[in-house]
Amino acid sequence: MITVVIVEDVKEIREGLQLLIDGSEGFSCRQVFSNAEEAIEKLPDIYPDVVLMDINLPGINGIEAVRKLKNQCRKTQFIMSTVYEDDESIFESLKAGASGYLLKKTAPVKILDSITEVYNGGSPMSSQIARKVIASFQQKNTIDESELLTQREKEILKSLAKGLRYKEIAAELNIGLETVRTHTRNIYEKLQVQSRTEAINKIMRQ
Amino acid sequence: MITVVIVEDVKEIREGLQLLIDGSEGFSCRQVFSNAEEAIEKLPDIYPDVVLMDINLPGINGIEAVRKLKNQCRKTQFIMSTVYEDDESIFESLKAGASGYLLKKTAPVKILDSITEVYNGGSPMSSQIARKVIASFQQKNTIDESELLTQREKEILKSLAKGLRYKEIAAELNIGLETVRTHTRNIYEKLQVQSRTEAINKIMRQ
DNA sequence: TGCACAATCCCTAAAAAAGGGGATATATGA
DNA sequence: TCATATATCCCCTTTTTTAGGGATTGTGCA
Repeated sequence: MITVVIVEDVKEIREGLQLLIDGSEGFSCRQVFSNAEEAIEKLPDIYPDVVLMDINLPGINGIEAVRKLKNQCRKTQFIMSTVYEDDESIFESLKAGASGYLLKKTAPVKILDSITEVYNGGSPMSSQIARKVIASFQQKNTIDESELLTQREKEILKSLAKGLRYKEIAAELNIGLETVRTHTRNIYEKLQVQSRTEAINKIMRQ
Repeated sequence: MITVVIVEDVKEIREGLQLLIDGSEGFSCRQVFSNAEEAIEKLPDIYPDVVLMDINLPGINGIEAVRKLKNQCRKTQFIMSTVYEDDESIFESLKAGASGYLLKKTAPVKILDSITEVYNGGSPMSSQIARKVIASFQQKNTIDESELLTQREKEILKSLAKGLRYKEIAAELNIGLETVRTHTRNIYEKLQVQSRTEAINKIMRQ
C-alpha cells in the first residue's frame, strides 16, 4: 500500500486526483492540501511515501515547499505536477529534491504508474524532459571543452580543480614544477581570473 | 531516414546491430567501427544522425570518444551501449555529451525506438537511471546543510567557494582577517581537508 | 555557577600560489 | 623561411594561504 499526499490549489484537480488514488488498489490518499504553508507544517507528521506537488501554488510555490520538506521527510518522494513543460521549473524542482515530474494532462493510469515507479526508486519523466535535464549537465562541461585552452592546459586545470598542489600536478603529469606554474598562469590569463578558485568557478558554472 | 553509425568491438553484437538497423524501414547503418580511434577519425565525414557507442572499447573508451566527437559533430546524437548499469559511466557519458543510454540486453524493437526518440530530441533512459542522474544534482545541496558546520562557518565556506580572499571575506562580513582565518582553520579540520580547493570539492561533490 | 561552544581577535612561521621577467624545442601553417 | 603556437623549464619577488600556538567575549545549558 503506497501512501500519498496531494498538494494542489485547484479544487477540481485536487479532488479528481484524490478520487483516482483512493479508488485504486494499492494506493491510499492520506491527506490533501490546497497550499504549501499547510503542507509544510503537517506533512512531517503524515510522512507519506509519495507527494504529488503542484508547482504553481499561491504563496509559497511547490519548488520551495519541496526544498523545505525534503530535509525533514528524507524517504518521501516528491512528484511535481504542472501544466507546462518549463525547463527552469523542472530543473529547479529536481535540484530542490523532487524525483519526478508529471504534466497535468497526463492520463490517470499513467499517474498511478508514475507513483509506483517513484516509490520503487525510479524517476518517471518523458524522454523530452530527460533530455533537457541532461542538457543542463552538459552545458557545464562545454567551457571545459572550450577552444580557449589547449589540451595540456585542460589537463592542468582539471588537476587544479581536484585541489592538487603544483608539485602534485607536476608529479602526476611527469613535468617540472615550473611548467605547471607557467601553464597555470596562461590558463588564468585566458580565463581572465586571478586565482585557482575563480578559474574553477568559471569553468564549473558556465 | 535516420542515418546510424555503430561503434562496437564485439563482432557478433556489431553485426547484429547492423543487420537490425539496415533491415528496418527508416533506418540506415552508414558504417560500423570496431574501435574508437577509427571512429574519431572518420565520423566527422560521415556525420550521421545517431551513433551507437559502446562504452567498453579497447584503447580509447566510448566516453572519451564521445567527448572528442561531440564537439565536431554537434548535431549527431550519441547513445551509449553497455552491459551493466554503472552509475559513474552513465554520468560521465552524459556529461561527455551523450543523449541516451542502452543496455546490451535491450530488445531489438526497443533499440529502434530509442534511436527514433533520440533523433526526435528525446533522451531514452530507464526511470531507474533517470533517478541516478537527478540524484547527482541533488547531492550538491545536502552537505551545504550539514550539521557539522556552524552557521558562521557555512557563510565563510560559501565565500571561500566563491574564490574571495581572506581580506575580501573579512570586509564582506565585517569581521577581522584573523577571524576569517580561524574559522577557515576550524572548517578545514571539521571537513578533514588541507586546502580551500579540497574543502570546496568536498562540499560540492558529496 | 561553571562548562562548552561559538565568534571574535593576535602572533609567528612555513608553505603555496601568483605576478613578472626570461629561455628552448618542436610543430604547424602562411 | 618566418611567424605562431605549444610545451617545457628557470629566475626573481610579493601576496596569499595554511599551520601551529594562544586569548577574549558572549550565550546557552546542565
